[in-house]
Amino acid sequence: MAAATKTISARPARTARRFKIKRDTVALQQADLLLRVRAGDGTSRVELARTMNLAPSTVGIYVDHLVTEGFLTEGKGPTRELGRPPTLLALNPQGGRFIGVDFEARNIMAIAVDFSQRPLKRFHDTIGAAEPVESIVRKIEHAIQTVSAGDDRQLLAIGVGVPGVIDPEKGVALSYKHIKGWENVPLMHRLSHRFGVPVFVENTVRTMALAELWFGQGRGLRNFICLGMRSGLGAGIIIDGQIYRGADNRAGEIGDWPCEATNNHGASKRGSRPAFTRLEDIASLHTLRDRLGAPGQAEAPLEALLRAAAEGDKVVLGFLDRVAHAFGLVLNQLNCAFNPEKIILAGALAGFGEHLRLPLERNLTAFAPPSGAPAIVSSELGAFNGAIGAAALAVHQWKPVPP
Amino acid sequence: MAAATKTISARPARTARRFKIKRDTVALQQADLLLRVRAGDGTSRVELARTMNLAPSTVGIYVDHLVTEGFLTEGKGPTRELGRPPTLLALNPQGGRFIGVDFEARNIMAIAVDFSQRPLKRFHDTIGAAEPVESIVRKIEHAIQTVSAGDDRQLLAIGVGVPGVIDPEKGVALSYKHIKGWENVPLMHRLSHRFGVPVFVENTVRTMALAELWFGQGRGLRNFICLGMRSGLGAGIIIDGQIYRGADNRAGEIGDWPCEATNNHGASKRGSRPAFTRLEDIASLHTLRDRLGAPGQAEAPLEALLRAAAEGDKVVLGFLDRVAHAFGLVLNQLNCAFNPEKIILAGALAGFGEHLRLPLERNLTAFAPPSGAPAIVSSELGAFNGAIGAAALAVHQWKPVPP
DNA sequence: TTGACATTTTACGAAAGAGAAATATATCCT
DNA sequence: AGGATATATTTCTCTTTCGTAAAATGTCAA
Repeated sequence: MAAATKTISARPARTARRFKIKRDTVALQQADLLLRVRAGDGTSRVELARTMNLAPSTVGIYVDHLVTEGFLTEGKGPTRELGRPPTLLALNPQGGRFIGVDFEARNIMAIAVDFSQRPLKRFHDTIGAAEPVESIVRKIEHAIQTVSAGDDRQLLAIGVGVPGVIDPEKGVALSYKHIKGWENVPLMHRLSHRFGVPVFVENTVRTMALAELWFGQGRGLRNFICLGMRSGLGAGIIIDGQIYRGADNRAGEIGDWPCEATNNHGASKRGSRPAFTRLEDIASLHTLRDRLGAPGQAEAPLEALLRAAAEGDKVVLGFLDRVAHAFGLVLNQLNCAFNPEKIILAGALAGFGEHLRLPLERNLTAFAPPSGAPAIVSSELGAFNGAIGAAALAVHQWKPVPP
Repeated sequence: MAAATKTISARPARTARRFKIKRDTVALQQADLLLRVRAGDGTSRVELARTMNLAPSTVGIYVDHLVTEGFLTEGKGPTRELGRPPTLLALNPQGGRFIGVDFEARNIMAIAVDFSQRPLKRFHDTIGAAEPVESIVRKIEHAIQTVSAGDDRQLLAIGVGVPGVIDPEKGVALSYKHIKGWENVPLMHRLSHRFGVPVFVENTVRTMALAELWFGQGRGLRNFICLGMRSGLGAGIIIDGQIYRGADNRAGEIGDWPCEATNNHGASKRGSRPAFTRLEDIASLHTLRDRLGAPGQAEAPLEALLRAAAEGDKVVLGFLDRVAHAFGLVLNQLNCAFNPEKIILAGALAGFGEHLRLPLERNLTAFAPPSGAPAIVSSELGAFNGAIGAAALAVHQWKPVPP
């Protein structure tokens, strides 16, 4: 019977999609384990087993593997308590390197960190007022190259903090109004081909929030808001320890936040709507510069503005007061919605320190409901905030290869 | 020596906390499996294996177990495609029952549903204007008893939608200003002892959001906001398919949302802060009733208000217009923060239907940023919305016992 | 110094679940 | 009708991970 067509029929029908479960799970578990070692100081196998809901023996196997792979080291634990002291696990700085890049309209920051996320090398570059997209991308590549040079530890991943709206899945920068022609830039694809490692893209304000979550004022918190105030204005929202992006990756785009204008004299009648102002037109570096200098003039550097505030300059202080007033209301509104544990001020404007934070805090409590208002603090991470967060993003997205 | 004290020393030292991982995991997986069967119409073993990242053989074991336990039934799948048709899995209505209760200042709603969440019995009761706490709790118990009677299917869990601030972990109602003396009511403890099943407590607006997520306008969405407009005002926030509660369980308490008042003539000068109104003082049923009747008078029933709106009553329409104006701004602000896919109107005020939704939509788009505004829709679940959500809460928190 | 104790880590038999192949059951195409 | 094809489910084997017990390793008290 037509044996040729049968071909022994040894080729079995295959289910359309294959199932590869365990390897992926193990890699995820080990990545999670490493993150927990990063989070806690002085973690032992048993402690990890408890928090990760795994059997101690299983954690032992994982840890042994990660130690032989060079990602973890076993610190001789000088702990003094009852019972056998735990062998403390620590990240091996030699396990590899990560790079974080962060940029906005006029500046690029890059940082390289070792496996324990200690900084190795920093780099700063500026962007011209009307620089083309390709030139900016080249500067990003150059910044990565620069902080990467002169270290033989393996590069594991790169994180990029991008201004404007992005698609984190595809790693594409979708739009940003302060850079001309900045649309659909396939950063992930381009950089991962250039450097041969995984590249993760995120909005720059959200990377700043990540930096605060891991190294700054947000350590140990589950829900907080990080306000990024630079050229533009945005909020990085951390919910349950995770970045919140919204339905359309536009969550936290509070630059468009409508504030009712203060000069709407009795315009509450039906039909005639009161005018309103966008929050970004009140509270951004752009606005301050517009107020200070004649248009087209050379921009006042940030340091000059900070000095002016310290010296009591009327224009600058008036600006800060207006910002504090508008923002005080907005923060209360955000509080009603999110009920965050804390609000963190970051970005260049946060450089004003108490000149900004104190009036903000006054307005925050003045408008607050009976249930109170969250604490408001200034970031202490400095200008590389976003780059540090971008590196942290790379650290947290990266997974060790399965055995 | 002293052999008596040794007691053979056969009692080995035990690790302080025992590790019971697998049984718990299996119960969680099976609960998750049931939820996925609830979510999707016509689910097969393979489909579940794919979406749950499990091997088909594993899912087979789980499903077999759930079938023998009486929670699932295997529908003969009349599907017409290529390949062997899947055996469709369906929830077994006989698997048990859940009860949801929901109340606010003046009303109690209760509903019993079968295992497939089809309604079995409803009950409505009213609460007097100054009823004591104990009496209200008794009415809750009575409502549960009433919808529970006359059915021999096993009662599996009870969900309770509570107004005001609650502690979902401990199942305690913390505070609610519209019921006198409503503070620290241990609802979970009391009801679970009374009825002998697990009891889950949640804010009533959030249970309304849950109802929308599972049965209403929020089906299939990951991020949306459900506005509950009844005696008070609140927002149920769904993030990534989960209830979001905030740091302090106060997320979505938008009754306190500060709206800048419309009559602040040029009060933008430093020092003199403009007055502002709480959103709840503009847009709640209380406010409308205050506007309509003289205080102390008998309250206008909701039906009369709805009829008045349909007949073009000036006071009611003016109220709705003011609500729409204030809320249009607030919704845009919420949109900037959350970037939800949709906004759902629920609660008694949603009964105004297009009389409320249309002006709201107009204001929403009028104030919207260039990136647009989310869709706004009215709930279609009716007055038992919150109770349905409370039952859904019970369904989703409940876990089958491990084998 | 010695032994009780508490806790962490390791060892190992047992169970759960993955993975691949076999089987079942449909359609479609000669 | 009969086989090729496609997909779902089941079977079976083998890996992974659990869970218990044992070993290790420190402190504390007599």
